[in-house]
Amino acid sequence: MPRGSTAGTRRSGSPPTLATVAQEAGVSRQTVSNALNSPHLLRPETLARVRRAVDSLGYSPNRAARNLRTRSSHLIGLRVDRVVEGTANATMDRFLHSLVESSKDAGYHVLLFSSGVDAGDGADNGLADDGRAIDGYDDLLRSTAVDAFVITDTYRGNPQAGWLERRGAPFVAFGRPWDEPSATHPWVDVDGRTGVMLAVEHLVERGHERIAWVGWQKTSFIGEDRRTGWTDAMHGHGLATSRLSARGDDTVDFGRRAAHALLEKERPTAFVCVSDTVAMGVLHALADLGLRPGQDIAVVGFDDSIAAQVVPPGLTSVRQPLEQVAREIVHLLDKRLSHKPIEEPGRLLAPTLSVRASS
Amino acid sequence: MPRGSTAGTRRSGSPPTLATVAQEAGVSRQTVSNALNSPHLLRPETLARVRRAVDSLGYSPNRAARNLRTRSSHLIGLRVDRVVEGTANATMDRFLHSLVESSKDAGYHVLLFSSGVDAGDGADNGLADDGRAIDGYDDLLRSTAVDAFVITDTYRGNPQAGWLERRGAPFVAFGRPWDEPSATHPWVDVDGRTGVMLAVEHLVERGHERIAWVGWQKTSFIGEDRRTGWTDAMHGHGLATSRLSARGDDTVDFGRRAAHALLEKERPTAFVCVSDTVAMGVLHALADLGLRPGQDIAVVGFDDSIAAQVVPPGLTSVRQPLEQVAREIVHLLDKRLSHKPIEEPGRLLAPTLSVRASS
DNA sequence: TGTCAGTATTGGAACGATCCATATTCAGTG
DNA sequence: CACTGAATATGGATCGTTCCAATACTGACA
Repeated sequence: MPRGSTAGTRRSGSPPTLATVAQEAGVSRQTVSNALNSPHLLRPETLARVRRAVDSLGYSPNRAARNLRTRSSHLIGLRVDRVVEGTANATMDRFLHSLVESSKDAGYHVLLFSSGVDAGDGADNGLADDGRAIDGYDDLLRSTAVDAFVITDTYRGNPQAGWLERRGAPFVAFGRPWDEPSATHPWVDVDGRTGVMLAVEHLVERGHERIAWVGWQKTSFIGEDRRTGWTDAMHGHGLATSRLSARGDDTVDFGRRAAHALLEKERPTAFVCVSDTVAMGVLHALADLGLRPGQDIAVVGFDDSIAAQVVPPGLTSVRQPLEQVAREIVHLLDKRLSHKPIEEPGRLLAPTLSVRASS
Repeated sequence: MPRGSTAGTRRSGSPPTLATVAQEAGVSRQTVSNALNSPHLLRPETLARVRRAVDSLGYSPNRAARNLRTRSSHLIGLRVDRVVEGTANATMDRFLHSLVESSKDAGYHVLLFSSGVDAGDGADNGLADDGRAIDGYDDLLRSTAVDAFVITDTYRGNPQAGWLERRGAPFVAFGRPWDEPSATHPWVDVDGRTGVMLAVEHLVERGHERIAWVGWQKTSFIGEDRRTGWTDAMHGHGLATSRLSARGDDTVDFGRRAAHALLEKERPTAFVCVSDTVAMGVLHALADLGLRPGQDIAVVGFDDSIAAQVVPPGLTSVRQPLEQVAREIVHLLDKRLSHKPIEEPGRLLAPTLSVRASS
């Protein structure tokens, strides 16, 4: 394609500005701005002329200038916390990618940050967890570096949510405000209870009756929510749950010990687990005992992590619709930022079951 | 702490600006700016007064204004490409987090973006891979939204690298310029060959002699590099390699088929794999045959993915020093952006071996 | 032809920081 | 005490965009 003659004032090396384009198209600065932001204001002929100039010069509006003037950055902040290794929770990768994708479609970019504590500063500096919880958020807000936040770790009792809400900062949470029913901020979450019910139904269909639960401690809202999926589905089929439940940490080791204990005393034929991490622990126990997952004992996990996908013989797992979660989050964020009314503050999405050879 | 009296001009609601702070401290705008950017220019007493005002007002410089004036955003762009599921490659999570950490220490933030193609637009629109390769980069550069890029997927023949280099855009690559030895851009990479040698040494120490290689196709530079680690270490110990090697895709299924074929014909006692994904395939094959990993047959993977950490009984794997990689990348980026000389354009880092029960 | 309402276009001011050149203060010296 | 050069502090201009209010254009109608 032919390159238009560049305007005389343009110093090569520095990118074209509105003024450059205006000169090229023979219109004023403001008209070029309108062509980009409110094209309906221009006569079609003028619009075409400006667009041609924009294309031929390869013009893109300077972000910083636009941000300064409009007092918005079109950036969404997301804090990535320390990666916990040895845990099968690989939701982050998938969620992050979906969030970036959805954000792009809505004209936003995702800015990552971490808590303000220096990486090298490993020593405990006496800061309570609460003190760290809002680390990083404040600074980004004050410097107007981001327009809004997405917060993901609402499970520990969400101090950020409360803090951000009080501060009037726009944000959407991935996760319900479990411990604060009065919270009014928008959120998106996955219905873990329903997910576990899917798992139990699936196992019942395969003829299982003694289905054990391996979950998290009672203090975990998410853990208890998922657990009700197990109890409700079991009772719905007239199956007993007593003595078939174990609770502990989200570690492989806990899953293994719990499975050993349950297998020895209660002889379940299937395990439904609160997470893939715990489920991997159950698989460890089966390996210890020479039992074949899927043939001798069925196992179902939660998260559909990569580990679930690749572990022999394949771990059946509840899959969160993270792509949809991301889309909903951006949707809510967009509404919040454009001051449109948000009819329902919370959206609860249904997970699916990825069936593999372990069940 | 006592809140200083806010300056009269400040409209409550909008954050404080340089002018607000200046008025509060009784100095000029420029002096406040200097207090933040060149404190050595101020008399200690003045500096203290300004700092007090900054603190009491909770002032943070407006990013957009600073970016506009300094023509830099202090943002580092990283493209996150489509997540390939069913692959154990979970390096991204760890690397991303490390990159965010290191960037913060150097005063940068990480901006994520994706290729320009709309998420919904799944249909093949006839664009060649090359056309997509620079998608997104151009726009961010032209709008001066980021100062530099980190590129990570140099293995497909790196069209971005060449393009960015020609465009004069600052970037650092995670990965060597395999197919373009003339490239002069800075890069950081992990010495895969050495990693695999570690694995072989470890197995030889345990008494193994028939150690098989399950790798990628010959066209993969990374795959071949890692493979030389196997051949070199084997030959160094006077061990034969012929007929003990298989090559294929980075899939669980390939690993499984390769292991079956090798076990049937060549009776290796150990497998060294080019990736954890392939290694998981080998574990599948062992499960098929009722062989116990670590006891009957040893297996070593590459990447130290989460799957390797949680799969029973634990998969020994070569671990890339991603934290160090991130630190080096940011270090090089920082040099590049501050126009300091870069003595060596490439840094090759040594991996370690995470030993688990599979070997 | 003149008026008018509506549409299309424009120039100046503003966003909040840093760059630059200049003005002021300070300490040391003849 | 005046002079000097270094150390500090300042005001105006500027980055590139959008907001705002005002102007120039258009065609319809009396």
